Order: sequence, then C-alpha cells, then structure tokens
Amino acid sequence: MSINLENTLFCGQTFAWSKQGEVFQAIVDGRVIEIDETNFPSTIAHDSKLRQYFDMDYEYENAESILSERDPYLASCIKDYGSIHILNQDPWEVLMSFLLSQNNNIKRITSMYKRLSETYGKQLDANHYTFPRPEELLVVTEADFRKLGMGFRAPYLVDAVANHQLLQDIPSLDFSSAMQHLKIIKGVGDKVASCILLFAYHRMEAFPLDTWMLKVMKARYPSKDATFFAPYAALAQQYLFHGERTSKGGK
DNA sequence: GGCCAGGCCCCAG
DNA sequence: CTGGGGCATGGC
Repeated sequence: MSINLENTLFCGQTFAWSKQGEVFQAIVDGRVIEIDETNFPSTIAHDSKLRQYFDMDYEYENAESILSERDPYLASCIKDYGSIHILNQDPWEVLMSFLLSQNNNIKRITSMYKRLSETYGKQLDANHYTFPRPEELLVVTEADFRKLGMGFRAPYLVDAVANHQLLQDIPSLDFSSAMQHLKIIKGVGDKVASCILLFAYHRMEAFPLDTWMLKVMKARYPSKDATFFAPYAALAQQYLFHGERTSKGGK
C-alpha cells in the first residue's frame, strides 16, 4: 500500500503543511515543497532527502498487516485511513511544535507555528517562511513570545532555545535515557518527549499518551498498554489518535 | 459563554 | 509518589 498523503500530513504529527485545492505545501529542509497525489512519486524519486522525510523505505506493509491481525478495530482504521507514514522531521522543529501543543488544539498549534515562522524565520518568497532556527531566536525574550500569543508556553520556548544543543545527543541514547535527556528542557514531559522521539528520531517504541489516546485506551483497551502493539506501538498510536479525532472512535 | 484542546509545573499531603 | 489547581488563548 502506498502512502496516504492527506492522513500522513494532517494526523497531528506535523503542523508545517497546508493544502490549497489538491496541492499540499510546506517548507522542508529550507525548500518550498509542493506536491499532490499525482506528482508525488516523481517528486521524491530522485530526491533522497524527501524520500527520507516521507519515510519511504520503512516496512509499512509488514507493520500494517501485523497490527491488523492483532486487533480488529486497528484493522478497520488502517483500512479506512490507508498508509500513514511516520515522517522523519527536523528535531528542532518537532521540539518547538510539541512545546506549543500542550493544552492546545491542532488548529491553533498550526497558526502559532506559522506565526513563529513569519516573525522570526527567513522569507523565501511572497508567502513562504522557514521555521526559525535556534540561532535566530537567541535574542527573543519570554515577553516577545507572549506578545506573539504563545501564552504560558513562552518560557518553555526560551528554555528550548538555550538548550537546543542537547538534541545532538539523542541519536546515541537508548529510549529511556533519551526521554530523560529531553525532559531537561522545561515544558518537556513524558508526552512531548515521546512525540519528539517518534516524529524526529523515528523511535517506534514511543507511545505518546494525550487526552485522545487516554480516551481510546480506556474505552477499547482497558487492560492493555503499548506492549500489546509491539513492535509497532507508535504506528498503532497514530491510527488510534487519528480515529479519535475524526470521531470514528464513537462508532 | 463555558468547555476543551496531542500537558506540564509546582505544591500539598 | 500521587493528585489537583493553574496556566494563555481561541475555536466551537
């Protein structure tokens, strides 16, 4: 099964994409990327960076079939949503995005992400801005972030800028050490840390539990945890999360 | 107009 | 170690 772009890009793992008509667009690796279902294969064909970003070489076929065998509800999600890929995103952007995410909703996270880009990022053309690198945020204060509507997350963003270099240590750490290391940053708890490990470092044992996931776990898997979905817990989580948000969960 | 959103910090027990 | 209040803001 080939990647489902709509569900992959709008399942809450990234806040960088927008859609106009049939065209998805975002800034990836400093470039304006515009794709649709038709030109996607040719766009990524000779672009190893994008192939990696879209995680085209992972064993999704096997993972989906194993998860489908393990649980009928999951099977129906996979059938309905198609192949959702876990993107390989830039760690810094994921850290900042999920600091914004706490006690927040996807629509507003997206607009806050955009506001940071338009205020502190580099302008590429008329209406495209890169997400600001930590170096571009060194002089930004908590008050500045609050003025931009970042609310109580403002001090967390400042702390993330100051500590951004610890992201470099993550690849060499085992899962629980990496979790602990990320949690040095203020505003990073279990949930945000596991999102970073999943969406930037592709750690498939991650199992982010937000309000939606807690709801579906309680309703459908009361005596189970991430181990039930191993070794593809993260992928299962993404389908279950999407199912709740699109209110398939009630059915 | 309350309620809630991909939570976490901080402080009481 | 666990539980609960508080936190900014906007969409619904």
